[in-house]
Amino acid sequence: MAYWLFKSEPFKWSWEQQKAKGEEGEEWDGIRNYQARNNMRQMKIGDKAFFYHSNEGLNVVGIAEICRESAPDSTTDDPRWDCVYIKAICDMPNPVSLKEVKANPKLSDMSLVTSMRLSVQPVKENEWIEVCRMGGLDPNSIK
DNA sequence: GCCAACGTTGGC
DNA sequence: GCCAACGTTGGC
Repeated sequence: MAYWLFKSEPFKWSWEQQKAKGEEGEEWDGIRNYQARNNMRQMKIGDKAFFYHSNEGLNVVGIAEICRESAPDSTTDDPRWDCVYIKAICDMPNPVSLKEVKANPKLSDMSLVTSMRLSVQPVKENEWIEVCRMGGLDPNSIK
């Protein structure tokens, strides 16, 4: 299984809104960046992802799961843009801030630090485990 | 609200 | 195919 991170500005699409969608999930549309799109194309159903609030909060606030693999983005006719669907799985008991991520030497290589502007990022397994630990979540308990 | 970083566009 | 101009993202 692979791990990912999705960024969202909470006033555009928040974790609260994502959770309200429940099992149905939501199309992660509007991505117009090749690297982000390429990451989404590699996602498989069941992959887990961090949900990160940018601009406001600057926290990893929850865990989501890919519930539909990459398909054409319904918000554009431009065939270049695909996207996945994600659904909320659980809250991060203690949201992990960007500041904490930056301060943790184990996470110095994380995309959140090195590729600040990339909105859909891959997360390495050791980074996944570390951020879960910081957030007070046992990675093995995530269903 | 500012501005640095960086991705994209378009003229040549 | 280069690169300057421009637009957007996102931390501060």
